Amino acid sequence: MKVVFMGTPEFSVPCLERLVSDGHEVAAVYTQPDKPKGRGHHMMPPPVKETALKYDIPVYQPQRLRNSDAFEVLSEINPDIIIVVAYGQILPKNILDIPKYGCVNIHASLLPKYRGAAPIQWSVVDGEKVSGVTSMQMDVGLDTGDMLLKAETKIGENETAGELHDKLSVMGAQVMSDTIKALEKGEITPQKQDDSLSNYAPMLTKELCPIDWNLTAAEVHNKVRGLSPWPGATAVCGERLFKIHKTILAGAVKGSAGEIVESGKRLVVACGDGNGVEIVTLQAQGKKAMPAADFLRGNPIPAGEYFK
RNA sequence: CGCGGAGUAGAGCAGCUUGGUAGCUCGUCGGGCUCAUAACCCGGAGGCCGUAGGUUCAAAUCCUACCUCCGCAA
Repeated sequence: MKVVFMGTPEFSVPCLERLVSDGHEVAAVYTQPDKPKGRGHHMMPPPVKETALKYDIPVYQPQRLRNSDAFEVLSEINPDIIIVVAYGQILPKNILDIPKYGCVNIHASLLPKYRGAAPIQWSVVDGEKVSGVTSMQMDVGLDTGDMLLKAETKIGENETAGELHDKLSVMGAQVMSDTIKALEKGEITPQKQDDSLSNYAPMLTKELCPIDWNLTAAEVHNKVRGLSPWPGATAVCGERLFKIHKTILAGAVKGSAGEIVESGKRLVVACGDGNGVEIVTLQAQGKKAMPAADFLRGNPIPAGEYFK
């Protein structure tokens, strides 16, 4: 098949790789423009661009698909299908209508749940037990198109968004590959999404990062997992800001919300429901992430101190 | 040239302001105590103090350049 691929972050890369290894003709790749990123604000190409260049695939990076010559370019290419994986832009209707098989999106949730930009993270933050990948026939809405194929996976009790991301990224490539094959053979019956079951997973913001220790231990734990490795749940102790990377549930403890009830071999903090979380890995500003026990060796915190 | 922090023993840190013997907690090794232990006591090993220059009688410490890592911001 002649295909155009649209995607931007790391998550999209396995899909693009799979298109190539499946033998499809990838006629063009659309991705977000290079942006100043990282320390020093150097211009950094998105991961998908680097992958595309590796295979000598032409790369287009319009600021806005609308207002660009994308429609003309894509009409000229005349692909059989457009695959969209975490591209970061809404496709206008005139583009959606170009390919014979339409535009197919790979979304990292079990639709109709967790439509939007950060489905993986929100699934973990909400303490979901299962997640997955859904392919859909795109329409003009945001992740509202008819569903084609799904694949499910369990979310482990201590699994982080980063770990789930990597898993779903690989699964996504498989679902995409299967979807294309099935579409070619006309074996798929698109299935409408039940809007009443849907919810929205917006982009993460820094306002989400500070941990509210009045929440239950499970909620705190889920938040830490869901925001790991980025942007990272944060907590303040004394004057210092910490990123909390990894926790495990510690069961019932004696102490009020935010109180450090154990500080030695383990670092345990009380939460609002009388249960505690053990902080396994944390990171102080300017330092690398490290096991809590290592941190405490050089930075003793007496039990009874509070995280705010 | 976006702002800022940090490189010292296997790990985490102190020492730098005011140059002059390399320190702490933990781990590790050996020994002791104990019914026993991740507990306690005694002892040992382990360092090019990120790299390269400079100043100095003398540099972990002061100066310059570079490398690496990280936080903010995106």
